Amino acid sequence: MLKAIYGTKDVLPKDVEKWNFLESTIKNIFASFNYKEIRTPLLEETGLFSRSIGEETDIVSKEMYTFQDRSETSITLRPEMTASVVRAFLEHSLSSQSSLNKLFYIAAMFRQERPQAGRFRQFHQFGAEVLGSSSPLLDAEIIILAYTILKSLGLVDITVKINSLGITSSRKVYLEILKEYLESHLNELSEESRKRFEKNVLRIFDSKFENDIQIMKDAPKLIDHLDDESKQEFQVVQNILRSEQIPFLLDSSLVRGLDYYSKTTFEIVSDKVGSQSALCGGGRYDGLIELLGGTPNYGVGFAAGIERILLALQNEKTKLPDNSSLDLYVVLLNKELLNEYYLFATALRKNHLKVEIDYLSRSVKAQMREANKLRAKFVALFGGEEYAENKVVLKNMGTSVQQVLPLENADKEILLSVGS
RNA sequence: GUGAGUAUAGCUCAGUUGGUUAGAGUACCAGGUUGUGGCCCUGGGGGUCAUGGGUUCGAGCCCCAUUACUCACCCCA
Repeated sequence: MLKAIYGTKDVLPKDVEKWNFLESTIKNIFASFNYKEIRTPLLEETGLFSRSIGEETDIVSKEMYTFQDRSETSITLRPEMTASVVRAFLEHSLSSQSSLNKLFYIAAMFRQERPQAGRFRQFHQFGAEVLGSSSPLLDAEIIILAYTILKSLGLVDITVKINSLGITSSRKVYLEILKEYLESHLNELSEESRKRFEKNVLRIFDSKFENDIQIMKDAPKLIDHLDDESKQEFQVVQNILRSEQIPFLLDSSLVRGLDYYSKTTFEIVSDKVGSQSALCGGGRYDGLIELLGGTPNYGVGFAAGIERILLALQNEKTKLPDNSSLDLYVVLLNKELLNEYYLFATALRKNHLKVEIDYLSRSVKAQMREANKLRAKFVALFGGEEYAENKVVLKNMGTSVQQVLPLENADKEILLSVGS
């Protein structure tokens, strides 16, 4: 049997409704914060991602869908959106049209990882990128925005974790201090942590080995080595979050995996999605625009995983709105009146009623059962005795009350009844 | 890339120490007196028991391989 590609999923009609609810909620909230939607191609030149995300990161070194097109250009299906948005920002000189650009997206991403709960090879993210300001107000706004959206989608049990990585130069100094400390404990560290020592020292803070945790307890903390500017701005962010009554935890082990982050980083987690607890992650990336060849400028943003949010909602047993009902089901009593039947229903559809009819020549009972299954508010019984008198029967499926209407103004009567 | 687990109807799953024509629930279809839903009742269709080999008189069940999927590690949304 033909199957969807490993790690990709069909979204069937009953689930599309949930996606639509999510997407419209997300768009409404972005609109209220005055963010503008941006859409970029799924495909980019591979170099865009290797330069921005970082050659050494897992995403670039082992997770990208990369191939050569016919002109032997190396093409990659986007594994994340920030690089593409910044590329579009530079390509179209958006900064010269407006000194601040607040952008959002809802889009598919691709990473060639082993799928598991809350992780897919094609997955969907919504997110925001604000380009053009270093104001910590925006760091806070991004967090508030992400939190507000998740809450509005119905999530209850979520936690905001924040950290500051400082500016690149102060972080470099700190990393040397940390390495110096760890070198004296290198033999006691787990093998995994020793690998991290080479690749990404900060990750050792995430280690699950008891011995590592003990060692890291006494390690110098990034937060104590922040440059003054980062320190002060981080306070501003925290103050705003407090006055907005957004609960958060300081988490010094929060090191966003991509190379381009600086200063504020944050994550929103849920323990309802299996081991992949991050629903949302983001932060500031002030060096990225310059890195991609633009004149130096500021950026801050976040990305959230739609599949993970749906999973969390499902596991929190949140009921999503269900609009799958039907205004009217038209039952055909006399099969010889098929043409008239079809025209009758079509006329009602032109009045923007949600109308369904029988296409399968089924018995009246079967049609009624179908109407019930589709949760039709009303059923019109077309044909039969009433038709001979130019009339049609309208039944209210909630109250079971029936009335007989003249055909010539049946559409108006039905509109009145269904509308009420 | 590493590790563990699972595979029987569209879906969720039973299937005894290996023993006749492989079951249930649900979904689907049809009926339960003329042209009326929900609840209920009756009946029906639907399975190469993932695939290929092996052991055996006999395999859904035991063994091996393959494939697919799931979960976890790494990392991330």
